[in-house]
Amino acid sequence: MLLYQEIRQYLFALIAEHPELKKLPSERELLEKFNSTRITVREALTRLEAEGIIYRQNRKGWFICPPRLKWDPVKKVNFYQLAQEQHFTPLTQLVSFETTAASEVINDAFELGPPGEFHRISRVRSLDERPVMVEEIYCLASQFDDLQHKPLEGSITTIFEQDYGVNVTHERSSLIVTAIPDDKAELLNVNKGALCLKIIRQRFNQLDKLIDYNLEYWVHSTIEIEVDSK
Amino acid sequence: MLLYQEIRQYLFALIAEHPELKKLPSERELLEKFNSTRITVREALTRLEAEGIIYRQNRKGWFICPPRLKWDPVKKVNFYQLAQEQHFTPLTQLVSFETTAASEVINDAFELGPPGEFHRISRVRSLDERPVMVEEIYCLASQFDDLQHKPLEGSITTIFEQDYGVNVTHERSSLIVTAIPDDKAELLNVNKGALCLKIIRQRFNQLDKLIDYNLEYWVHSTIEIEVDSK
DNA sequence: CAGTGGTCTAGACCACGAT
DNA sequence: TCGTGGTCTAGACCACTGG
Repeated sequence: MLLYQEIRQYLFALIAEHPELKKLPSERELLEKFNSTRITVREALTRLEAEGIIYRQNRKGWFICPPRLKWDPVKKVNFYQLAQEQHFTPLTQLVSFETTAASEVINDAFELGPPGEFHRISRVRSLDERPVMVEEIYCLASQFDDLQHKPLEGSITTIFEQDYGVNVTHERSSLIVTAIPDDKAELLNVNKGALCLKIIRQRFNQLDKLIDYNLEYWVHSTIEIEVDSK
Repeated sequence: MLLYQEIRQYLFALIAEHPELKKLPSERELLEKFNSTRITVREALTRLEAEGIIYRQNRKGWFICPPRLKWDPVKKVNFYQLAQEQHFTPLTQLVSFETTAASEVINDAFELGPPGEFHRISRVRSLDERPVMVEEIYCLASQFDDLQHKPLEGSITTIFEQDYGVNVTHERSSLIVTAIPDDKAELLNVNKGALCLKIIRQRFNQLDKLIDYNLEYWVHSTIEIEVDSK
């Protein structure tokens, strides 16, 4: 068996046998144990990372992943409720609020002719103090005047409904596996190039008019999608 | 800027500017161009791989990813139809057929008491000659007698319906990002530890009885999930 | 056969974290 | 201050691919 596979096996068993374990031995401890080098040890570690079994924190070490949040994109459940049902402690933090022009892709999604002005809300969501998702929400500045003074760490849907009388009736989500953009990686406290599930959610009103355009980047090991269909 | 980031940028631009390009320069060409080493060049390449922009074929080189297949897990569309609508040439190949006991997880999913006997169908699906997904289908041997003599490279659903009068009425899918198991990596002609979207599909009849249990491993860069919800 | 990526050695210096 | 992972050098041998 390949050396990095042996190291992987060893760590896999270590994790299985010690459910209380939070942190792995350091890379240098491992290379001594296996008479190897950092390259090889890191090969084993990055495989386990790709599998969603461990994750790293910049210069702090390698840690074992807690269970994934299960989420059904078809059902409308808010993040707080979902997290609490699954015994996580949720937290949403506002990163930034701007009112500005948006990229062509987003402008086009709103089917505007000339470039429009948008609110851009950036937030980070955490479970048990671990950042798991960063999102960017775009909506029309003209439609949601004074949005910056609303409680933006709570449910945006609720603000749309209660403060603006705007109801989301249906949405379209697109999911791909990719790498987290560098600027978002920092917010999530993960290394650059880390894997994510990128979700683009477009939410519409009953007239099929786009209400908001939402970019979500989930740390890949923190989420599991569950969908029912008939 | 970090050296591997520069190399990544260079390759990213190279790909953007040459839409007809299929294959990247070799690792050794790149390290000479950047006066660097293979470790660093490979860092850049694996980042692009994680992003789903390039993929490798064992000892053949690094290649540029074609567009992703878009799939809606809620709608029931078969693979052939889906692929053709999106201008791919689909192919399904039977890898193996066995009748055997299954793992505890699968046995439990069928809500059997004592371990049951299962058919286990393994298939590989390709788009334009590139393997994109490997699947294992489990169903009860007692329910689908003589299944091995049916055309197993076509639609299993159709066989269930037409040959056995068994209709699937609803299903439950679970999706996670993980690494492809080594035995499946070989079938997909990707390197060990490559990323995948793992989909577990459980399909039921109108009485909520499980008909089949389906494990799908999609090469992560080949698929995009699209879901509508109301 | 030459060229490719897969695996591996044996180091190095750095920025940042915990203390 | 010391330990951590992040980045990088300069090689090596191997298995497999392609011509």
